[in-house]
Formats: sequence, C-alpha cells, structure tokens
Amino acid sequence: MATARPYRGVSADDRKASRREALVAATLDVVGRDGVAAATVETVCAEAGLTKRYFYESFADRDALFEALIDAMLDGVRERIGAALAGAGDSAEERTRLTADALVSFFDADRRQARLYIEAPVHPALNARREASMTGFADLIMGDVLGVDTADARVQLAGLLVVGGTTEVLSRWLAGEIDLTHDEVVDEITRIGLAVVPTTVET
Amino acid sequence: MATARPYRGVSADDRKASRREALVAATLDVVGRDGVAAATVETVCAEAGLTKRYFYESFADRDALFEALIDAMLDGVRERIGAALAGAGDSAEERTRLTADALVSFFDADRRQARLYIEAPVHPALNARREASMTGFADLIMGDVLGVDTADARVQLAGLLVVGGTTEVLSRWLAGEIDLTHDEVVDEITRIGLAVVPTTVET
DNA sequence: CCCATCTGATACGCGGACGTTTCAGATGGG
DNA sequence: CCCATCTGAAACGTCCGCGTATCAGATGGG
Repeated sequence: MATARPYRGVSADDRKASRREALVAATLDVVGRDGVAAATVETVCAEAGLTKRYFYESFADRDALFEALIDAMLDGVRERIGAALAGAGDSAEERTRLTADALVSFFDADRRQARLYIEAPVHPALNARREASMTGFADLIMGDVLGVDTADARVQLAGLLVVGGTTEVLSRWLAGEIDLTHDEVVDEITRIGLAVVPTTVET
Repeated sequence: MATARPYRGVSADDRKASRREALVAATLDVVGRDGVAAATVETVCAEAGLTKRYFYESFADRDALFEALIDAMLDGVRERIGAALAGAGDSAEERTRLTADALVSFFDADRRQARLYIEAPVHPALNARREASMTGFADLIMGDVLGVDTADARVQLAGLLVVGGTTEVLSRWLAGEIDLTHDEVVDEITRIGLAVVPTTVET
C-alpha cells in the first residue's frame, strides 16, 4: 500500500526529504529568533509552513528533531575545526589559534547555531549531546591540538575548564557583553588555552 | 479581618514562617533528588507535607520560590568565599586557593545546592540569577583575588572563562567523571586561575 | 474520466502544571 | 459553649503541548 506517487512533478522521496529539510531549517530559525524553549512542534511547523502530519512523517517525536538538529550542528563544528587543522603545522600556538578561530567563526557566522548550543541545557535531549560533545572537544584540544596526555585526570580537568569556559565566553561575547573584536577574542582564548596546559605532563 | 490567631501554641507569623522554610527546604530536597525540572509546585508541596494553599501563602508563584532559593544559595557561596578571604594575606596564590577551596567545598558539602546551580539554565528565572552571579564572581576573582583591572575587557573575558570553566569542571567532578580528590581539584583550579591572568595588565 | 493518493487544515483526546476555590473538620478566644 | 479562624484535602477551570485522527479539496495515473 501507499504506492508512492509523484506530485507536482516531484517524487514522493523528494517531497518528504524537502519537507524534512524545511522543518530542520525552520527549527533553527525559531531557535535563533525565540530560543529553544519556543521551538515546539506547533511553532516549528508554522514556521516551515507545514502541518504536524508532516512533522511526524519525518520525526518520531520532538526529541528526534532536536537530536538531528544538534548532531548536525556538532558535526558542522567538528568539520570546521578539522578543516582548519588540516593544513596546519605542529606548532601548539598555531593549532590552538586555528581551533579557537574555527569555533568563534562558526558561531559568529550563524547565531542560530550558537543559540542552540548555548541554550542546549534547557532540554534533556540537547543537553546530553552537549555534554558528550564537550568531553570530546576537551579531548581534542588537549590531545590533538596541545599534544598532552588525555588519560591524565588533571589534563581532563583542564580541557573541560577551557571548553566550558570558552562556551561561556562565546555566549557573553555574542550577546555583546564583552567589548572585544573577533580577533581579540580568538587571541585571548588562544593565550588562555596555551597557559592552561599542565606543564608537568607535557609530552 | 484575618485577625491572626495562635494555633497549637504558635503565633500566626511563626506558623507562616516555618511553612515557608519547609517549602524552601523541600524544594532543595526535590532538586537534589530529582532535578530542577521535577520541582513543580505540586511535588514541592508534597515533599514539604503541605498543600498548595500554603505555597501561595508564601510565594506569588513558582518563579518567586526559585528566586528565593537561588538567591539564598548564591548568598551562601558569597558568604563562604568572604569568610575564606577574611583572614587571608595578599598572596594571589593563597587567595586564589582559598577561593577555589571555598567554592569546591561549598558544593561538595551540599549536592542539592550544586544541582540547583548546575541545572539553573533549565529555568529562566534561575538562569538570569546564575548569569548575573557569574559576572559577579568573575569580577570578584579577577579584581579582589587576583588584583587585576576588571575594567579591561580582556580581563573580563578571562574571568568569565575561569568561572564558567570552573562551573563545568565542578559539575563533572561532582558527577564522578573526573578522578581527582577534592584537594587535587582545588590545586588545578588554583593553578589555572593563576595561569590565566593577562600578564600585560597586572597591577 | 474516475478513483486512489496526496495535501493542508482542523479537530480531538490526553496529560501535566498552574493558580484558585470550596469544604468539612480541628482549634482557640471570648 | 459558640463561633470565627485555621488546617488539610480535594476539586475546579485554564492553558499549553503532544501525538493522532478526520475530512474536503487538489492532483495524477490508468
């Protein structure tokens, strides 16, 4: 049954896919404009110009949408950092700066994603991904960027402090509470990242 | 009207005050056990062994309770830090360690308060206080403890990064994700706090 | 041209939480 | 002793969001 049929010249799969895409985009818009808490199934559908029927066509429930959304965002961040580090040298200073710049640039360029990340704690499904990602970023920064032993609990602590602190700083800077330019923010985060490395465990 | 009358030997004011206190204590218990999101008017009243009528006798609404709760918690933290710094010398290292220890000890000793602080972002009223307090703590640490110029935007950034990062670290450590002792955590936070000071603006 | 499918809108039932109100019974003052 | 006040429990009305179901009209295949 349900022998998929073209409609207005588009195949069933294409229609479904573009509706899903519209929903994800609409959610990001709502989050960016009104915050995560405002992104209900109803408001998202209204924003997308679709009805709830199509929501449940693509997502099992609201959590599924949020998970898809934040996973896409986190993949984007990782990709951005990966690209920045791809052609980099071995200098810890250079690598740290490139990483910090990738992060700041990513969220500066798309405030919707920034708000999603910043407000992730309001929703359990988002918060779980956020926490996991912070651990991952901490490992990445301490290991791949600064080149210290991430098995050391002190290094883990330092990594989480830098990542958590950077998140807080980004949130404030994007809100206009910190009167520094993009480059100055990157400078400071880089400086702090380098300063925070436990000297006793350098490799 | 409402000519307050004693009941079971207690004055009306005393009865009301103890009910209010019971509600605050119950909220803290619920938050500690089940999280901020679980602290509804109904669950709090049930925990306190009171009914909603008494809730609205002491609080205008749920937000008022949350505000009273987090303000009390933040006052407690400030008091604890103040006491720690009261008899301290001028050494930045000593003052930083005492501050870090005060913070870690406070939340380590009362996980309910820790959970309230950590989960504050889930509720707007709590989050507003949390954000304001972080700015305040950042100023306190950079100014009163480390003795640098808090008018400098770079110092503000560093302060927020340390405070935000410390919050993240505390959250993880209390959750058992960081395998360090109380003293080791204080050591690391102290070390990082000192390392993060922008050297170009020392006073 | 006819009928199955797709679309868009709307209605529905459910549960959770809020804040208000009602009521019977316990308690204390005059 | 009587009656006003206090207590504890419960009921109520409202709102909001979820997830499902219904239905008339548009569209396309055979």
